Amino acid sequence: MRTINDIARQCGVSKSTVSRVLNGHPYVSEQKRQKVLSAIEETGFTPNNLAVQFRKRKTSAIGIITPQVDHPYFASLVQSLSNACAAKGWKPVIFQTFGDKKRELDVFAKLKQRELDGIILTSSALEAPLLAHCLENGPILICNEKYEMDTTVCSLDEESAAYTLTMHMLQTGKKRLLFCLDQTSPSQEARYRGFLKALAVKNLAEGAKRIEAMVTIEDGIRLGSELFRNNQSLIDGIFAGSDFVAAGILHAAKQHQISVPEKCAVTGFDNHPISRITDPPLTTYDNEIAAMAQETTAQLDLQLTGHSYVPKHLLWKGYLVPRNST
Amino acid sequence: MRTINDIARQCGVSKSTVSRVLNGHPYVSEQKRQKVLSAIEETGFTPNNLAVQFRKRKTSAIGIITPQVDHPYFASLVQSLSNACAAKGWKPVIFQTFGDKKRELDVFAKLKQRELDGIILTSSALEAPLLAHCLENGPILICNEKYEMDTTVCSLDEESAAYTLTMHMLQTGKKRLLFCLDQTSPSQEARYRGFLKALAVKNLAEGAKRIEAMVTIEDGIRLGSELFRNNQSLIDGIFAGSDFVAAGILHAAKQHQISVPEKCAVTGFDNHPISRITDPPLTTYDNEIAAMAQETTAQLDLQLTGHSYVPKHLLWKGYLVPRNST
DNA sequence: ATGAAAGCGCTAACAG
DNA sequence: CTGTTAGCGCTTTCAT
Repeated sequence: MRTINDIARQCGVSKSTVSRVLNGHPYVSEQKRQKVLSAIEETGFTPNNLAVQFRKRKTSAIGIITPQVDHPYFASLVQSLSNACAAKGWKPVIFQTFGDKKRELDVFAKLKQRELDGIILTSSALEAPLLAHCLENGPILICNEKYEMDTTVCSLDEESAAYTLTMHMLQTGKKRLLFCLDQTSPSQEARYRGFLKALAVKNLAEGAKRIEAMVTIEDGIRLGSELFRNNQSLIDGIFAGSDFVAAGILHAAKQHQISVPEKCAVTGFDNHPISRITDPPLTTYDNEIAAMAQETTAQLDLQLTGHSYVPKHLLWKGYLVPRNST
Repeated sequence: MRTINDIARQCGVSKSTVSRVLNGHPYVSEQKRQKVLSAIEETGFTPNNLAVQFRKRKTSAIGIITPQVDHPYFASLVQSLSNACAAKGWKPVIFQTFGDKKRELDVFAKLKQRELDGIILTSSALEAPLLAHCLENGPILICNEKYEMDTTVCSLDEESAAYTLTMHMLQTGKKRLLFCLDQTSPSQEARYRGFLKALAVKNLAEGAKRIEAMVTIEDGIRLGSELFRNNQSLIDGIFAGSDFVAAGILHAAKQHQISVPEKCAVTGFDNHPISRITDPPLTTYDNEIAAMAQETTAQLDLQLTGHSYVPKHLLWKGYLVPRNST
């Protein structure tokens, strides 16, 4: 493999000079610069990035941690984040943890060792104190999940979103609502708080039911089948937590000839395209994921360039998308 | 930051010894090994990976190149591939190109510079000769797309899959079929060949129609609306190319009161969960993505460990999932 | 079994 | 403007 030395020799200059032109330094005579440039061109030389990174202690790589990529919400979030990073000239590197603590810690370790210049965490499997401790490894911002940490956290106002959706169902006269979470997490709990808050307004907080681990279409089908089996479910409204789960529920409803929304209303979350084509079309909630992703990288940029950075807790409000499932 | 020197000094040994225990070498006295180990433990020392990688010219990182992650098919493929890599003890690093040549070339450059030990390419934006040239950078295997290259390529037998699906439609008496591709690529063309082959058997190859750039639910809705607008479409069967596109078409069909499959049959591709809940449920094709992903990494392993490696062209056959849309 | 020494390829003072 | 020098943190001969 060709090195900086080779082309230095070839051009009759020192390797510092080559390094200088490589790094766009001033103070290199135009003549030598051209000579070096053409030698590089001619030989097809590429600097050894591993050496450069090692030397500079810097990679411009940003890690994006996500539970998994094959999940409609995280896929779109990760994509927005990647694009925002690329736009800043960083290299986004996606890491999937599958909820595994060790994998997550491995990524944080990379930050400590400067394999990564920063990390954007969309969701963590670690318990709060441990995560708080990891934050000391370097710039770790949180995008999506709402952790109470001493770092910048950008998240959706899930409480308000859930309140809005729930209130919307309640106003159509529904009284016995079921709330689905995918997994327990601060955001999901915030959502649940919003749900309860709406119920409380109508004095219905007593009857609140919740069910966890609902994430896929299949989960929705399963839940719906169980609920609607005897056509005498006590539930008359379901807060599904994701459009996919809601789509599964709607499917089960149709199979069991439960009319939606008359007999049972259903709301989704995320405003994924699937919500347009369910029968009936799904009432859902649209969040400004792209805006949140962009702001997260903007904040990371501030932190990386180091001027006067202070952690912020930012919240995004989305909007209700009313359709015919309510 | 702590280095290997620090703990060498602390233990009163040379840094070579520390390096040896770090790398699990033999020939280190049990006594010193323990001493070093406990010093590492105590100080929380982690070797600087950038330095290690630089020195060893090896990162154990495998790049996975994909057009984008927010796409049901690629998301699931990437996930399978990631898992398979992780199972081998490698670090899967996902790169999205968004069909951009430069981004793709950037990743190949990382291979040349040993930032990556290998690459798994799911789809390329480069023209064949250029891609062929890139293959010389190091181990680049192809998983999914069917390029005629001098490297291992694992792909689905799209031609046979399309033939099966098409034949299936034809056997129900359909005659005027429309074929949708997402983008032109060898695999997609192979699919189209299978489609034509089936038509030819029935002497219907003349009337074959194809349309490109169909990838999302929305694309499907748009296409369906156009086709069904006057309720007098000449098309009586649609080969949709993906379950999402098919779902959009089915939605449009219902809106325009076109009965499926009577008036127009529709087939999907991928057997994504969404295919279960469309109305009617979607006839689709299930491919063994996970198996293909696993074999790809197994082949990469062979190549990386270097014993007697020869490029192979492997093909996976899936199976028809007949449902009520045909 | 272990230490000394020689780099990996590159950058960054420092001294002209 | 440019070359010399001194490493970055680690691995790996090569002696011992």
